[in-house]
Amino acid sequence: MGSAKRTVVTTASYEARAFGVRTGMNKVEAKRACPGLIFVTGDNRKYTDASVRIIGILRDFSPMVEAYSIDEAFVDITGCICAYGSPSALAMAVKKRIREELGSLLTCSIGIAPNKLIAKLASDMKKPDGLVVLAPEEVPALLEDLPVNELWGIGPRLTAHLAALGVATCGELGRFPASILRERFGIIGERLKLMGQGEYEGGVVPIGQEEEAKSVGHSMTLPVDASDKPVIRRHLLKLSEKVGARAREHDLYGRKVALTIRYPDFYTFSKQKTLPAPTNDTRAIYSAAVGILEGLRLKTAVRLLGVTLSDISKGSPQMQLFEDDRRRERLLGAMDGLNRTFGSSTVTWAALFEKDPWDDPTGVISPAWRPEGVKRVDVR
DNA sequence: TCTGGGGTCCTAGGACCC
DNA sequence: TCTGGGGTCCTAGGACCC
Repeated sequence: MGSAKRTVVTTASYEARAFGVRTGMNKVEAKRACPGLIFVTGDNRKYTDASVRIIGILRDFSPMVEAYSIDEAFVDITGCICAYGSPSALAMAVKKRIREELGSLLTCSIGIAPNKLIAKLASDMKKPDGLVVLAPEEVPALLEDLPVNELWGIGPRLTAHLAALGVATCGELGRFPASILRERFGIIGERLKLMGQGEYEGGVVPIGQEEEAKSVGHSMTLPVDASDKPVIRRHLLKLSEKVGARAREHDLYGRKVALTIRYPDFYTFSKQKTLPAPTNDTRAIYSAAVGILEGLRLKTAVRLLGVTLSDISKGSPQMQLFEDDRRRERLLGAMDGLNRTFGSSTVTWAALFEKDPWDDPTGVISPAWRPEGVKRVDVR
């Protein structure tokens, strides 16, 4: 779990899972499920390092490696099976390399199948340290009685809606009339039917060929609920600086700024604002966020704050017309350089100069995380 | 002793324009 | 003498993922 006071279970050991401990539980729930539970604070540096090493190993086997999350990758092995004789021989070789190089830290489970949807299913069928190979002709029998919620992309809501239509299994989903699915679920409906049949169109998107990020954001649950405007603004400046720094690092400019607020009752909403021109300037992001805040009448204290930059484009949007803008850009560039070299708060804004005693709990790793590029959120 | 944080995609409704 | 229709942009919210 995270280091902050307000945190959740990131993942649980198989022993703890046997007691019903689940990802996302708070400490109290987890302890109730398993009184003897031992909490361990995550070490994200360790996990990202291991992730990078494993992706490196995978890339020795195939250039077509998609880093899906910190602990999952898709590999298209279509072109490299021959060298190993069979898919399972290749998988064994991958597992051997990982065992040799990271065996003291972790093992891996591998699923081999005709597409990403079924491969994901296969990799979840046997854990830990599993290997499941599904040939195309085996897929229909597997899916026939499989509950729809076990498919990647069908969550609790879709499961409930499908149940209302009398659809519980993938087999039923695959036979259900497309017209009704289309009417009920829109464009997703057509894909749902195909998924029920085990068909999936998305291919492996190798590292380096991903689309540019569409948004860059940071949010934080405050250590203590805040209703004081200056306190809220200070948090917003901190978040704006994180967003701006990450956007500038990758030469991304955004034209929309969104402010997200969560109340103590967990009601969460966001408001966004379109800027006259794309930016990645901390102060422009901050003033937009504050502008939205000032237009709000807060009903209660605030539990969580978030700042997101979106409508992103790559590269400077226009020539800097004014000397002020050029100076500002050089200032930000210099600050970013110092912070990269000497650590993330070497140089900061005067408003943040009083450092919070409980500031900067170690972040939790997200699935959008990547070993390189803008989604490599700095975890210190 | 209450419930994290990073994303993507889709939809629906309203403003505005021709 | 009664109010079309298509397109774009913008915003908010929800579902999903790890």
